Amino acid sequence: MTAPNTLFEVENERELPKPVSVPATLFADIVFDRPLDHAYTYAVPESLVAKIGVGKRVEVPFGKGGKGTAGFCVRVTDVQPTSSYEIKSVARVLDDDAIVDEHLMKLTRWMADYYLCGWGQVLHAVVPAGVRDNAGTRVASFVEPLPKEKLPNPLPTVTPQQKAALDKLKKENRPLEVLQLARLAKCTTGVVAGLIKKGLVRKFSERIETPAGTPDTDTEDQSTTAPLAEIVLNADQLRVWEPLRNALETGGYHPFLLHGVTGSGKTEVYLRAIEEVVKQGKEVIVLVPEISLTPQTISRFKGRCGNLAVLHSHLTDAERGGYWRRVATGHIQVVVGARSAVFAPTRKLGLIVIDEEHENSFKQESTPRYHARDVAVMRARLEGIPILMGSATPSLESWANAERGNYAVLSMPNRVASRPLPAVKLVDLRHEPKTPGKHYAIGPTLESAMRKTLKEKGQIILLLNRRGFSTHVHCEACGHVAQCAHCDLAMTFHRTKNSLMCHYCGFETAPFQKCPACSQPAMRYQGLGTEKLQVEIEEKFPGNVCQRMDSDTMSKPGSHQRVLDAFRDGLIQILVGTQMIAKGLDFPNVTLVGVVNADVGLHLPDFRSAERTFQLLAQVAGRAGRGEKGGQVLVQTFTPDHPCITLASHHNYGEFAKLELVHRKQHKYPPYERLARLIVRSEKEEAAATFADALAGTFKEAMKRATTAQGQAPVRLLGPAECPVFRLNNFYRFHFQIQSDSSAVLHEVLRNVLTLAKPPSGVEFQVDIDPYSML
DNA sequence: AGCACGCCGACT
DNA sequence: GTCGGCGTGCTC
Repeated sequence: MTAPNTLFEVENERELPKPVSVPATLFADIVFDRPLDHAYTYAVPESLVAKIGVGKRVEVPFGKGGKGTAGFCVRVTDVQPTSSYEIKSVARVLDDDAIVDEHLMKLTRWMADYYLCGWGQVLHAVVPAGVRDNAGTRVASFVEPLPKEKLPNPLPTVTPQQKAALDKLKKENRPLEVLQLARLAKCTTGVVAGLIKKGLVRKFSERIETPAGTPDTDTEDQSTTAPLAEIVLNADQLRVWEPLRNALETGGYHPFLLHGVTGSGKTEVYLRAIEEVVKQGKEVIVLVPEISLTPQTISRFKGRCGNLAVLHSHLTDAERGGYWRRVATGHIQVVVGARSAVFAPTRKLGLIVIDEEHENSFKQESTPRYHARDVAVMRARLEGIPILMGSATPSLESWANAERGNYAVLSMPNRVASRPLPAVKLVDLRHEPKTPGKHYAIGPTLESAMRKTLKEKGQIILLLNRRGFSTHVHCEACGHVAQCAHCDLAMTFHRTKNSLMCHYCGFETAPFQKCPACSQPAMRYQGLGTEKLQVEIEEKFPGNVCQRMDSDTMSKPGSHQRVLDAFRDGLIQILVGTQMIAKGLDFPNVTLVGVVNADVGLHLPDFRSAERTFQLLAQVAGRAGRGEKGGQVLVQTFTPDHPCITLASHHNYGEFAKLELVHRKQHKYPPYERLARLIVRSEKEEAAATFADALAGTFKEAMKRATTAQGQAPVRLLGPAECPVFRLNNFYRFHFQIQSDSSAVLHEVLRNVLTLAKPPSGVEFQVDIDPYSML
């Protein structure tokens, strides 16, 4: 009899759309960590009216099964939603206090709109896991003595042990944990339980922090560092300090681009600004690239700026949660950290500082694909505060913003103590004499400069932006190239690990003696990485200590510090490394910087490759000549006439920016036009290709529907095309580039595409606004 | 994203 | 004739 019954119910439902029948006076809008574009309204039951609130997490029934799902409350209203659907009720409120305040609410909302993902996804990414699951805290049971008037009458009799415990508790004159009291009174918890039962003490529960959730907050006393007055600003620093101080005094949104050459003392300017803001009783967020979070940098902040939180990548969830709570409760004045520190839950934010503003690591490469610099600028706008972005080689985006008058430029063209920028000499590798039968990475010119430096007791930094030993492994018999099993990429041989590695997906395999394709023992290991360079140096400069610094040797916490300390102490003469050594290092005894191959990365299929090369060269050159001994830079290159190399050798940022901007304008690339990238990927090549082709049609439709603009700013669509790395992690990938000079139009078109296109199963697509990686 | 509902192939 | 494939569409 099930069939007629089912039929009847279905009929019934169709005729009578379910009325809203939840007797509620309060409603809450909830967003989830899912790619959904709107919030869902729930009724707040009477019992939760006092607990609900914007910025708290809740558990609600969601989806077909009505499964309990965690979400963020983003709005509370007493207006009954005018809808025909059934309204479910909030099951639980998960937080006692809002974990996201009004400012962060607005900021994350903007991010969801701008980066085209769910608000709930943004909130999920912004709040650290340790905060969500209350890591580093626990609920503890406390007992406290009751005041006389609350004691039972007549007083119950107590056992001697109970009497002792009660006396102990009274003596402490503060709530004690049940276990604590038992330990102090040398009794069991049963004794305490007896006291509770007899009504002589009050028991209550409270969430407290465990030691794991109590990170250091570096309350170093101020006397350890030089008092403010002793640090005298030079002329450049004073000049930029003036407008900065004005802005800090008056408050309000003031974006500054601090363009100071390497060694011009930008950090001192940051510190001044930070001190000023802390003095006003406000807080500061300092964003630095992950790799710059060195103890060297950190120690400069310590003692100068109140309670400091350093958010580095090796923190546990509990420590991260501890910092979040401390920031939120106003116990920390300065937060230093990478990308995600831009979301620090400060109470009265007074300033945001971004060091190395041009760094690509500020861009997050997973949803939400935000750029911390851009988010920071938006946060500064929303909160009406100054923001200070510093770099020796500003991003062209920021430079263009400065030229348009959106940012005020603060310029520091000179190094401190009138030290000159180091002389940069280009070594043309095409004309460099070769050692017969040998492939040396270090040519005669660089080699003799290194010998001279070592003789004069100077130290050397060598940059090679490639990890591993051999970057290319192929068979001489049949030409087979060792490729990653999951990507279209050549494997790099790592000698220390004795394995072949894919630098993109992490795939690792044993090196082979015989060619896997033709079985001939003819595998050739070619191409230069930092490991091989280190071997060459040890061979050429015996008796000197050469240390390699790249992500292979620096993975353990503290390894960074150890190497840099040893380098400072002169225990290491030659430091070899990837871009990791290019930034921020300040060693006065480094008199020679060598760039082994400036052309690495210059010819990548990416419109930013010239900018990146210029930045890297300019930054690494800045490591030389920071002391009284001066310094020089040698740059080995096959393309000494390429403008980005020539201009970097002349420390000429202005000219480079001018030239590159012309190029960007011609090709309609950022910062002149807005760029988005859409990636279609599938493990089935055919499926990806088919859907990518179909998407081209969807785009046309989406553009037709876009109505935003005054006179319709054009949107250009490039693609579909195979991504430069076609197969990555077993996914075949196609991409589109979408350009427009109107961000609004670009966004509307993409939003339309997102609603119109539904990828078949096994195919997914991702939208990347303002992409940084084009591979 | 998950998850349920729904309509077509190889098994008890 | 049923179990289960994953295509489709919705979630307050």
